[in-house]
Amino acid sequence: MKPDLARWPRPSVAVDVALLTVRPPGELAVLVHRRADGYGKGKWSLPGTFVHEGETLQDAALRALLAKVGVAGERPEQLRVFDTPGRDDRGWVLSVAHADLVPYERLVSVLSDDRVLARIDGEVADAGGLLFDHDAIVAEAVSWARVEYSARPDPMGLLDREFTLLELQRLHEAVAGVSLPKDSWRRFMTDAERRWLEETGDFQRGSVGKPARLFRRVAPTRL
Amino acid sequence: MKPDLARWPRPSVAVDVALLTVRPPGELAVLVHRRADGYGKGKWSLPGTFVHEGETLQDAALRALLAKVGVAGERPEQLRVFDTPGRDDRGWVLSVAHADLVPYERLVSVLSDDRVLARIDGEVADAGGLLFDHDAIVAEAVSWARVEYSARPDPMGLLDREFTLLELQRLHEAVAGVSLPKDSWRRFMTDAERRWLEETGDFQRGSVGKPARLFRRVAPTRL
DNA sequence: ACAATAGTGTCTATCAGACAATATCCT
DNA sequence: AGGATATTGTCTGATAGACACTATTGT
Repeated sequence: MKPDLARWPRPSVAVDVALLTVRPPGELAVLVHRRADGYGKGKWSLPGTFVHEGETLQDAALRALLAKVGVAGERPEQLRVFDTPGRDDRGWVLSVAHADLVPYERLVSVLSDDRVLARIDGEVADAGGLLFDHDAIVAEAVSWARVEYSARPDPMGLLDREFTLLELQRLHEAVAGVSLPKDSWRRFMTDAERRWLEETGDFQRGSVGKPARLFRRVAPTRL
Repeated sequence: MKPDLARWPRPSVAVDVALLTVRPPGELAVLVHRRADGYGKGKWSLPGTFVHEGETLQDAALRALLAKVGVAGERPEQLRVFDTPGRDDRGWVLSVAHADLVPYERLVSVLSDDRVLARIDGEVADAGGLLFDHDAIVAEAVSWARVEYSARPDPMGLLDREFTLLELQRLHEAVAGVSLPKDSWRRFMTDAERRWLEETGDFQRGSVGKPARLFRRVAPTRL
């Protein structure tokens, strides 16, 4: 005996994704797009979509990334539900916010007049902010990334290849938005007990000064 | 021109609340109820309900607490959305999990044969676990409470009256599930820089041994 | 006086930050 | 050699945990 759930009013449930990246020479940015059609046409917003039946929230987030900004192969994480009444004046719409942080190179090819990276320094919005409550979602996504990056080296795997400690430090500084003390930060990251990094044995070539050791990650990029 | 959101299939959205408490002499427990009617009748579950239109998730959580377990005046916090396909075999149902931690005294009066506190020590379930994925929700609620209580004194305000440091420590030990070092824990909590606690000037009366100072919280109970 | 609990002093190990010395490359 | 960058050594201050000592009550 299954009660008929459909008799009760149900909300529309959207997912919205704050896809962050670190753009050279080291600034945090978020991918936004100008809405091509439907509601809010012409306005800037995060990629998002309504959740379909039989689909997980993460699947919906992936579908939104592919359809709205042409990005594939990411793994967005759920932040929380945004449910302020009136956040979407089409009606009763909840948004499950997601975030991910991905290599800049993977986004370059999708950029266009309608798909741009917006710098984040205190405020996201270049011109008047994003649609709905997307500015708040971006702010939470940045907090999320900063917490992740304060605990271990490059948990989102932005550095796939081998890297020097300076490169890793610059990445962490870009995410954190502050500079980090060279020596103690380095000792923290390379502490032998933690087994986060291992030396490849090779050195960076062709640079001025003493060549830097190359490292690779040992710890998994996610939990 | 508002598109008709109702044309698309929409999920049912529920809220479920893991209402935690610390029961004398100091064990963490969660309030569960036996479902009186409808789906899952007779089974144990967390208090929950479907979200109504025009209502925030928090309001829905409060309504569920009142209707299902007769508890009022709490302030549940959102954990995350549980969306595993098939988690509810009535159909397409998302659950926004919430958690709160409240004084035991406020729950005593609502307890009955069908509303009980289930101890938490590794596993919640006394008899075969809770309905749906509610065991997982309880686990996340416990993690949430432990994170909150590791950072500052009694953030949920379980000790409203004045208290001794030993009482505060026992509370934190109950939440954490481990014992805490008396001296260093005390120094951490009473550190003058942090201004978390202040002495009332009074002392505990009528106990054996040296009377303990009484403290009250200075820091706000939540963010 | 004695039992019992509260509160403090002190030692040690660890760690972050600051600072500076040393190492090793390139031109 | 001289400039530039990497890497390591060392000092200091803060802090947690361990341990033990002192303080203050009730009986």
